[in-house]
Amino acid sequence: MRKSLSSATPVRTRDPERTKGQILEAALSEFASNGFDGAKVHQIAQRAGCNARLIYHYFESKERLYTAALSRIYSEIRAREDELHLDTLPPEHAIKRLTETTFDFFESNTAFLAITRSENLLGGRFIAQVPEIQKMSTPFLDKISDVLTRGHAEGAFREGLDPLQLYVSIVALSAHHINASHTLSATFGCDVSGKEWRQHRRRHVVEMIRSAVTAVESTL
Amino acid sequence: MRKSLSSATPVRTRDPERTKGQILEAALSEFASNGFDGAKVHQIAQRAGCNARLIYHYFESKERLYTAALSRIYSEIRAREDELHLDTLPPEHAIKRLTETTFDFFESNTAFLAITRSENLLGGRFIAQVPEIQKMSTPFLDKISDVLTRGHAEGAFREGLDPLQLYVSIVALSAHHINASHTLSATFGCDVSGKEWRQHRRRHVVEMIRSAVTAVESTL
DNA sequence: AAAATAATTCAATTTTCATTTACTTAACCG
DNA sequence: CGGTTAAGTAAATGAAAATTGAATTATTTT
Repeated sequence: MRKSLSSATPVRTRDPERTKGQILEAALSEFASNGFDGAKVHQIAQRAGCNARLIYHYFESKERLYTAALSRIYSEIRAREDELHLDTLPPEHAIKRLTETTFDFFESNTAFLAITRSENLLGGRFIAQVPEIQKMSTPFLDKISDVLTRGHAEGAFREGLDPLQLYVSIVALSAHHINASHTLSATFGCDVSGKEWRQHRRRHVVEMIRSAVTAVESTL
Repeated sequence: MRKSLSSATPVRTRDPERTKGQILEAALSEFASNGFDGAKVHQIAQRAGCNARLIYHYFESKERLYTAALSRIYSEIRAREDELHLDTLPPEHAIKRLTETTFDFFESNTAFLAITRSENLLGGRFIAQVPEIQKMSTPFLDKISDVLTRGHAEGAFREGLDPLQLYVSIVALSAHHINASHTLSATFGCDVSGKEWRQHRRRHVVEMIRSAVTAVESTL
């Protein structure tokens, strides 16, 4: 019934690790550019340079592949947080550095925001299954909290700053123009993805965070 | 060949305007909750309480329906901007009001951010076709610019503030926790959609924008 | 009131796409 | 080496979903 596979078939050298890796890479960029529903399994296979069947061989389903991509992305951001070493810097520098590296991370790691967006569109269907997510938050927020406390002790920072609110703000200010680049560009008739615009924005964001934490002369 | 339609069929009262409206409403919420690829035409029809064929009758295709939904959403935000009347308020109040109403708008108009997110995921494929988009930006930015100029003239605001950067920041701070509610909640182990969290955030955002525009004692 | 128009329905048709079946063969293991 | 395992391939399957065909009838027009 089925045509015998002729010897003319181009043969792929066997290498499970490489194949798995290529699939994950391809999945990452496909899910990033098209979201979960928009991404096509065959397209991912093609980009990985392998047969679509292999995706099922190694990842079982589109959903699992997506979850794997999600995990990968969160490992990266976690690694970045570990490298920050906020505790070794004077408070003002620590906050500046946190802001700048966050801003730069989103700019260079385009997949993070894109996949995150897709996951939020899905209503967070898969995020809970990502092991990396569990152990992230608290230690990192504690580090920020330490910086804020130090800064206030020195009289440089204002009192009662909330580390979570502050960090969410840093992320928001650094991410929104990337997340919404197309609609923003269309709305304001400028190219917010352009190099100059982004440099301009970077300065604005850094200054904004600085002024949010800096103590003001007593306004009594 | 085809079975004659029996008289037992429940008959829908004919009313093109109502039907069109219901379809658009349904489309809005379907596209908002599932994005373009995730939304299903039959589901939209069902929610609109009509036959799926009517969607093609009135809107020609899924893509056109999506574009119509996009237009609708942008009309709303445009209308809101017109109602702000920033010019009648003292500068500090104007900025505060702009911040608060932006924040509140996103919270109550959940469809706007959701559809915007979908459109950005699609790489801005349709936004250019939306007529409402063309005439938005500049007049509104001019109004903000006026407020900033007035504020600086009074000595209340700092010099050289960029209206576009400021407005993008207001939007970013007001939108990010909604756009990314699921991943943020998972990451930080708290419910950023909860009422208290949002109220807390609102205060934080307002204060942040205030401190960004307020003039500081000369740091010479 | 007859004819024309267009709103509406049901059931195809067609497309797209995730997933599977059935097979082939390279690489490893004794 | 011979045999087993698992990596890989091509093509089919089947379900979901977009789109269309063709008939029906409410409403409007003349």
